[in-house]
Amino acid sequence: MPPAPPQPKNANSTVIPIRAFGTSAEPSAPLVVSDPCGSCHSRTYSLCACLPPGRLENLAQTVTRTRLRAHETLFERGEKAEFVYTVTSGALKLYSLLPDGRRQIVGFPYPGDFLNVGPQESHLFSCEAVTETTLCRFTRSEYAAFLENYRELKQALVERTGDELQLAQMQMTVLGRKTASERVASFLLQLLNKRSQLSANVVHLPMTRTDIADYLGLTTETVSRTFSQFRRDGLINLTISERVGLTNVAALSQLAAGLRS
Amino acid sequence: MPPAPPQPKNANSTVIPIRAFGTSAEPSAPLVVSDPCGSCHSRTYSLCACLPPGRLENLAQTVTRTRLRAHETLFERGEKAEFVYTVTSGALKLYSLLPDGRRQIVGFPYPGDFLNVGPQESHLFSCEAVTETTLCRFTRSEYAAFLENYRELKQALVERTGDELQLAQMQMTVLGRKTASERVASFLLQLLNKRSQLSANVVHLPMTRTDIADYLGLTTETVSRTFSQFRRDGLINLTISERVGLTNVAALSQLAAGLRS
DNA sequence: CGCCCACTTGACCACGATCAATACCGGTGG
DNA sequence: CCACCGGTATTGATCGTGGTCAAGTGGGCG
Repeated sequence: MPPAPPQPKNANSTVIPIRAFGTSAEPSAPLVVSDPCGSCHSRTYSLCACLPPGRLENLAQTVTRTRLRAHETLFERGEKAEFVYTVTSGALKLYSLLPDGRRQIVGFPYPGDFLNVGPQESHLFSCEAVTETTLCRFTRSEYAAFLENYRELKQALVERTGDELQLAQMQMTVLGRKTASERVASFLLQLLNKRSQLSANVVHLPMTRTDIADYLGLTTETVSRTFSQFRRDGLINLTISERVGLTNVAALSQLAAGLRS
Repeated sequence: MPPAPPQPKNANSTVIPIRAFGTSAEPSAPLVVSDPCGSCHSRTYSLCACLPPGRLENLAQTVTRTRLRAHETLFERGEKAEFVYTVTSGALKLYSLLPDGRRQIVGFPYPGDFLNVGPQESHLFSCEAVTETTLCRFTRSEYAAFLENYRELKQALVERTGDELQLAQMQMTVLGRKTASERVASFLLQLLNKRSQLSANVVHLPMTRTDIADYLGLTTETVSRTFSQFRRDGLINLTISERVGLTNVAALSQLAAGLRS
């Protein structure tokens, strides 16, 4: 099988999905690592963090570490859900598509995040890589067995899923009730609170403006205009399009909270 | 302590919250029922459904069955979260408020639904009764102990929370990307798929138009107009404002799915 | 160097919000 | 019985935020 062709850069609906895993294509060969968990950068804040070192080794026996290049598809809506994943580096986007191409990104899984599926058989959302991304992959059945054997892991999963739920509910408030600038401010602060930020008050935006728009229920143009407005107002410092300095976090927080200004 | 005063009917931001539980007020006395679980109408589809009868009795020992009248508050954002609940009849609304009064309802917990809280100490959302509602109340610590002792209960909780998460993510798509009529159609179909419906294709709307609007990210006026439009188009049959007959479910489904018409 | 794409900016438009008036419904009391 | 009242729902007129359409800019990569 030839290596995967260079994937189209276009993030819109015309993208030809490139299967990363599955029955028919395997463009990214699994990485072979002798001690995957020992060298894992996100071990301390992923679900695995709850396991003592000895048990971590058992987990390591069933994991497949793997890599996606930017814009590669991890899975698509409707596909049978065979695996669960932990993100170890890079970033993904999880989204749904309406028949006419409208897209809603429901999350950007970052290192340490766990990609679960509900009890049902198939994926309700599609997922692709924003940037080059590495993941730990487990079969659902093997992972389920672990959950049965290691209570602390199951407990961690319960807590994390509950957290995710509340995050999603807070995002519902963003989407249902906030103005464009409040949404963008909320988004910037949300990124600021992630582990993987460059330095204090500087946020890295690996995703495109279209991705941000599809996450916030806006259009690219509105996102772009809002960034420009923030810059004019001295709230942010935007030199490259993928790096934002938050120069007035207090004002951004006020905006994000919905305190009219 | 005098009995609770008649609560204001107004569901807007000027409502004086009436504490149902907590340190300072107890307007609704706990109901004393000899065999609460045995007579529970939602037992078959609530979390408890996973427990065999014998273990159900253990659960029954720690439960406090209780009742809220319409518009009574169960808890408010920021309050310490002492309890978890299962709804057994009626309906609640779970919502967040922005400082200027904008409100987003993130869910209408119905009979069988479980009101959990994340790992953190206090509530992130407020919750009040839409109609007269009965609940089973457990202290968090007692419930946590149950979860440790009964694996099947913990497993059921994991699955249910995962389901809720996916539901919330689908609602993000509604809020971020759907038009007003698509939102209303989605909402009606969502209610149609609940257990507690009157008869085939007739949906009961216990909540006000304002509640529906705050759930869908719209205004009362837009919700009302959309209902009227649906009636003119022969999609629904609306005689009383709280009862809707869905006369063309197929067309509503198309609308809800986002197939432009 | 030049192409491609993402981003930015501008002009105009439309969907749903806002403001306002009226209809409706249940409850209460004369 | 009807008049009145408070709260909710409906309908109409107008407005504004953010979407749409279009043109221009700029960076990365072959």
